[in-house]
Amino acid sequence: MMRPTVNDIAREAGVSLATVDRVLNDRPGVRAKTVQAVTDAIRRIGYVRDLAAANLARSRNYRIACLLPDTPSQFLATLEQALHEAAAAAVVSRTEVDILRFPAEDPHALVAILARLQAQSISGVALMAPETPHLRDAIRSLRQAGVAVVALVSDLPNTERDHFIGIDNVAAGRTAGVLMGRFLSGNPGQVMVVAQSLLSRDALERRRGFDAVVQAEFPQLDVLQTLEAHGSPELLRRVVFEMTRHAPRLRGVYVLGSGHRVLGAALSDLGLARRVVVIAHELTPYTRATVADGTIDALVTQNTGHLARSALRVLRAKIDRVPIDEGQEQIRIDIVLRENMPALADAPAHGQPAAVVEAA
Amino acid sequence: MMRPTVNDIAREAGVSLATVDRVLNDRPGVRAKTVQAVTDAIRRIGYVRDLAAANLARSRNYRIACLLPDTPSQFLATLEQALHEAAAAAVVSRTEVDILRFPAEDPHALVAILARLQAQSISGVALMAPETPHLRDAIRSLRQAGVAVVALVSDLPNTERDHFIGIDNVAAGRTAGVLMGRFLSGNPGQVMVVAQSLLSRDALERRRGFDAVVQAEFPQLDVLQTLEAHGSPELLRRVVFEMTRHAPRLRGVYVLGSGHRVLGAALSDLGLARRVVVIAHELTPYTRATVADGTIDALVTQNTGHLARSALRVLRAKIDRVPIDEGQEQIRIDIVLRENMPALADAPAHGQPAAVVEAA
DNA sequence: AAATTTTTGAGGTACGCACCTCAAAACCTC
DNA sequence: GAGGTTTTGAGGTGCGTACCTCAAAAATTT
Repeated sequence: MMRPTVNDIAREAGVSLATVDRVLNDRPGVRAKTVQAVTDAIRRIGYVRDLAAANLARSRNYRIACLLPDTPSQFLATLEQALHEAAAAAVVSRTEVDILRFPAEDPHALVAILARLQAQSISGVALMAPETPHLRDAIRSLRQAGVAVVALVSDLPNTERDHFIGIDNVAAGRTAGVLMGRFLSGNPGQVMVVAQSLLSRDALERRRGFDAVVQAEFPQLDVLQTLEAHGSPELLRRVVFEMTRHAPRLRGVYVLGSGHRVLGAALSDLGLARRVVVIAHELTPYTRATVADGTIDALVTQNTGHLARSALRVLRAKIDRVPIDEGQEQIRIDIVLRENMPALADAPAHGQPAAVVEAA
Repeated sequence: MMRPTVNDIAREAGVSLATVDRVLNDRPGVRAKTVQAVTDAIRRIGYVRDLAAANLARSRNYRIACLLPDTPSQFLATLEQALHEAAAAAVVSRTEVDILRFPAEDPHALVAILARLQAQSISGVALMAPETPHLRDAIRSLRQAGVAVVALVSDLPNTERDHFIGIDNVAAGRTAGVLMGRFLSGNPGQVMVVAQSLLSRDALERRRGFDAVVQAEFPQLDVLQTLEAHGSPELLRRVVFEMTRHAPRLRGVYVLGSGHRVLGAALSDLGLARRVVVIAHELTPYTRATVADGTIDALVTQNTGHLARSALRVLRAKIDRVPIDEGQEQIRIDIVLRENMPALADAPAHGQPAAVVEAA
């Protein structure tokens, strides 16, 4: 009935508490035979260490840093907001979270930040950044120093990170492609593709998935060259107008990122709003409103709340060297239509906390 | 830097530890004025109770029961499996979970089980059951005895439950309706609707949402009367054949439940497989395979892993009288296509646990 | 002002674990 | 078997909280 404790192990194994402790915490000076006796006893009585008590005794604190690029983007803003909320909830489990933006255009800045974090005794880092050789080295160094590192949203496939938290962007692009094809169901036409920039791997992968599906399953569709806005609304407006002139049978628009006010305005001005199928990514205040009013037909998203909580949970698991629950940490590729758009969960009140808040 | 403790409260408020303790744990014998002084101090120094230490001191254990009907259904089997996995993970936080099936056709059996649970000192119950007056009374009694109760999957809107964990089935039906309409994009035709039974509120609500959307947005579609299988595969096959004869322009099939082998076979035999749009609910081994092979075009689902974990988390929060994270507990209406179908997370190995498993 | 009641303080024990010290025991080596 | 080395045991302290007791202090009543 009662959960077995370290004392039960000692009794069962016929050794002292000190020896059990040495085994449990990997301290030296125990004969292999004795270690075996203890681990056997642990298995026999089904001992499960109480991490809460262990952390209490250790008075362990988790220090975690989350690093996002300082690119202006509604998705990043939403993600940062979600991280802040997850961080607030994590205070409760002795976890202190710093959320930092680093200059996206300066690869050395990020490396410098990582070095600084390593100097301070940080225990885990969640990171969204493009992979570079410098970064790869910095992360290897961090991990050798015992810091857990997870890649967030953008994977670092050639880097020894502990885990990747995000979706398969090729699959996300495929999903967008199927939606586009099916919503246009068989009718021929042209599809415009819009992005901030094709330099990011995520956008490239989505485009790749989208093209693959359209080519294989909806060959009657003509997917046009990607328009890049490069952060300039005027440029975006101009290229959209330009391309529309050359695409008389434009029937769909695929937005590789989270969309833009200007794009919606341009479509309106061209008399195309709600007449072409628009598919975009990410649920942000803007896309939320735009799905609600019917300008965007479908969103392919990843839940930012889930991303944020998962990042913190996985980091803690890695720091504690505990297995993670794969099912819980798998980020799903969500399809959001007007009909299944999740209600906006009201943000937890900042400022005055309740008289007594509980912590786990 | 360090988190404030009860001792800090005592110092800050200028009272003894015993008084702080009395205030924190609602023990009597403290003047209102003193209570105020203590709560002020708590707020000033930003004290947050360490629930881990508190539970340790209390040596509190959570006993939770999950009750599902014994109806044979792949969805229920999947949900039960998810509950077992969540239960295994919860051992770690001193939570013991019993998962029971109750006879669905006998309303008294469930009430009897609840009474028995109440007699044993259970601290929370998650329940999936149709609402009846007897059940309503049983739940009121449970809650008055201090037991937390959440409704799972099926809400009990007229019962004083602590929380509902599941989706809005009308919205799920609307989502299915929009997918059907858009996948058929404007072309007229007939849509067949199939269910196990229309007695369940969930099926009714889905049908209602489906009809509302189709009527409003896709009036060219003719949604036929619901076919009920009543658990009999032969009956299902017969009515499907029958209705197909009277529906020469059948273009879609909406399955209110999680689908059935027999339905797929019938469609194949009629030469309709992959020629009509099939939309169903719930991700089960069967629907998963059927989406993969293209027989089902889209699923509208709720993630069973999320349901299970959410149920346990919410119950613990209610037992501890701690606020819940609405964002985390909101169950989303997932749309699953072949392209975004989540990989099957391999079930955690049962049997031999690792030598030392950690607990939080 | 005395008697009574209420409120407060001081102190202890326990929860399950980590981490420390010191001495005793067991194991080697020659 | 004396010397050394390695392994083990006994015991303690602390983490932050809950819960208990008993006496002292303050407030209230008479």
